[in-house]
Amino acid sequence: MQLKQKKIAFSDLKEQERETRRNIIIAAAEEVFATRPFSRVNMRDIAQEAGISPALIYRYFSDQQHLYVETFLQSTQRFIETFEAFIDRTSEISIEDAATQIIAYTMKHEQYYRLMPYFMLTGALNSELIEKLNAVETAMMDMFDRLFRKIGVEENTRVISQTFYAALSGILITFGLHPGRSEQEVRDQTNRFGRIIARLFEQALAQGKPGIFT
Amino acid sequence: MQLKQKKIAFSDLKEQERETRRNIIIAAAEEVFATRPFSRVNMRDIAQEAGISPALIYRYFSDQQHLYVETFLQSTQRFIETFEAFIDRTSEISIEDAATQIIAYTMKHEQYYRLMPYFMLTGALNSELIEKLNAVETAMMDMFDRLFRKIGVEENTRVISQTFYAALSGILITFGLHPGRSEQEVRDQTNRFGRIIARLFEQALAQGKPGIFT
DNA sequence: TGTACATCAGTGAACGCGCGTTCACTGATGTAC
DNA sequence: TGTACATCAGTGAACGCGCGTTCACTGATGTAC
Repeated sequence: MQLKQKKIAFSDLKEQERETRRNIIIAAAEEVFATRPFSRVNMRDIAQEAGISPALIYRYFSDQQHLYVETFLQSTQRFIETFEAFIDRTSEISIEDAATQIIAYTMKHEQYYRLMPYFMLTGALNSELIEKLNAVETAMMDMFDRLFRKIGVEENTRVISQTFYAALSGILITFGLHPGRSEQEVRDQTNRFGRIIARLFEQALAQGKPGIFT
Repeated sequence: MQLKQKKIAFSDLKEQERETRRNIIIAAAEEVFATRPFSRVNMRDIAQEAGISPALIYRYFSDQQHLYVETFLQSTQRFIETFEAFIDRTSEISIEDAATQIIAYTMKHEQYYRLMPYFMLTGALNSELIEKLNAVETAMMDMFDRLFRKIGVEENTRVISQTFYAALSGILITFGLHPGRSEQEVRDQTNRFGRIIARLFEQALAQGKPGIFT
């Protein structure tokens, strides 16, 4: 019995170490995605960033797509955590503030909107990975639901969340990925239009006409 | 003098023929983009669709990026023409109708939102091509300006156009490129949310509070 | 306590393939004299 | 009118490169007896 316990503890530790190594690779991937345009990212670069040989990645991820999806899930989850903390600690949230927060975070972690369009463009992910992406998207919608409920929305919460999310994404993509503009310009433009979107929602909700969102 | 005129006519004709051949290649590219996910498109496929050898493409386009950009410009221009015709022939336009039109057209010509994110993802187009893309985007904004002015908007037209365009793009990307959903579902969802966006704008403009768009 | 064996992280080099692009060439048409 | 030459659309095959992935191998650590 004693022996058996020790054995389990040992293998647990091993499992944990393995998990840690996996996370190092994911962190390296995030780092690489953050520093160059998507088309210049490859497995060798990620390996180098992680300080290992490319072949080793394949002991932790079955292939490139799995690594990319895992990386995406990780950043999204962190985003959700950050934003939920914001919801919790802020007593009076305006939609404008929320939009500003989301934009700031997203722009700071660009991998986010580099990986997203990638999955959409490639077409044909296998269904296991699609499942995972859908799950994390649902988690994100739940997060928005919490936001709007805290603000006082009682009807059509999910639809409002979806619309808000899509509209903000559009702003981020349209103004954020604009080639040939300075970083500051991009940041200002994105914030400006993000705030306009927020005000559209604020006004519609203040009007008390939730019929708009049906 | 006679001879010279004849000469000009001849070479004009040649130039025209060349132009026609170029357009055949572009049309082939559009066709290929319409039938498969972006990552599966390549020069050989486009050549085959056009009924020529891959090498010949390079007599008409200096490289792949030029062909892709040209293809994108062509579809966008056609979109603009179609939509301006719609603006002209419709006496009472609602923003909702406009959104529906835009969504219908965009979904019917998917190349549109397959090429767009590509340019944004690849990073580093050369400045000549960026120039061209910016020009066509401006033309598109002008189109939206006309729409909103016809509706009766007098202030902040350009900002409204940009916001509307970005928000609708977000809807199209978020709901349109969703993997693992039936085509009909995608269409319904996109239309539904497109209409919500339209109503947000309608309401904001009806309110006569153009301050929202500053 | 020492020896044989298993396990597994880790590596450098090579494999293989897709794909953009180029090369050397053909064949038709037009032009100069 | 006939001949030599230029021009240019068009081609099939090959080049070259990037890059995901695999292979054969090493070295350390743990385990059985």
